[in-house]
Amino acid sequence: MKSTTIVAAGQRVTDAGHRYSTGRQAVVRVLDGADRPLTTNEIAERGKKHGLVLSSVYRNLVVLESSGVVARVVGWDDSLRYELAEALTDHHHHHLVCVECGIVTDFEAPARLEKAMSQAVADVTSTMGFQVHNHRFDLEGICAKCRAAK
Amino acid sequence: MKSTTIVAAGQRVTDAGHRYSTGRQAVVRVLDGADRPLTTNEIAERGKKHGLVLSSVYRNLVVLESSGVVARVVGWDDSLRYELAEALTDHHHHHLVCVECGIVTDFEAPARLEKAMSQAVADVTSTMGFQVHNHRFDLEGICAKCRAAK
DNA sequence: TTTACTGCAAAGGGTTTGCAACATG
DNA sequence: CATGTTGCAAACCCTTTGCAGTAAA
Repeated sequence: MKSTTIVAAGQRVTDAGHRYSTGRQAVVRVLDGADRPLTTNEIAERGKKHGLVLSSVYRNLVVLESSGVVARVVGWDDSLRYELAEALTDHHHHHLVCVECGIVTDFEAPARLEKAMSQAVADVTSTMGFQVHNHRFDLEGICAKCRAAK
Repeated sequence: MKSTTIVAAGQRVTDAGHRYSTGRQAVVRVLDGADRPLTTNEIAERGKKHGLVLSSVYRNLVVLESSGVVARVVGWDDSLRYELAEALTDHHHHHLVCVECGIVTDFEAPARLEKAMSQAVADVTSTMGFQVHNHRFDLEGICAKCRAAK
């Protein structure tokens, strides 16, 4: 667990005019300690020892997202997943989405591909009037565990 | 509306061992007549004149998806969206996802980018034991309409 | 001390399901 | 005709919200 992350996150939250309560710190800690995006349930479960409750997880994620501390990750099923914002982790990555169990894991794309994607983003912005905030290059398929389970 | 699409879809449904009922045809017609992925509500709404009901839309989408006729499109909010499978339309494309209103629209990526993405897919398959079914290169941002509304 | 935040429980909204009637192959 | 499919309504589950008590600045 990187304490620098906890502090940097707090800076963003207070800058946005919110309090950096123990509950919010707990959410950040849980996400910082995870190696993949977590569902709201997983966050509440792992933060239970710090007194985290599901409804507060939901409310805190709203604040943390608008403060640029966490990012929503879209998976396959309809349950929401979150991870620390890349601005905090300095670790640009993409996702492998299992269409069987819904789990989302990380992977990095080659620099050459990132460059090509950036170019495409610029094109879309200029030709379609769509203001791009983020690109996602995600791969849908079957994870190793689900393949083995068949 | 391309009648060939309706027929080809029916072939896949019957090949998968299901009946090509009027309700399923209606779903295919609705999606074929749309220029973007539709939510379950939108499908039911547009198919109402053909006697489509929401619960049947849900049930039929399950069958149509497993038959390879429709594809689930993951947006921003939690409502599910569907479009005709690319195998039927011969039109590979990607999506612009508005994080404001949730609407999803289509765009095509340059061939050069598609090639780079295919390469990355091959790498992941061989190195991470993840069996890729589909890649998505989606752009999240604010659509022209939502920008204007501010 | 002021006011944002939390926990609890109840409400909300989209999705799924049981059952009897119906339509398809 | 045998059985897959539909409509309706109730059940479900995830997410949001009201309120009174608590903790942060």
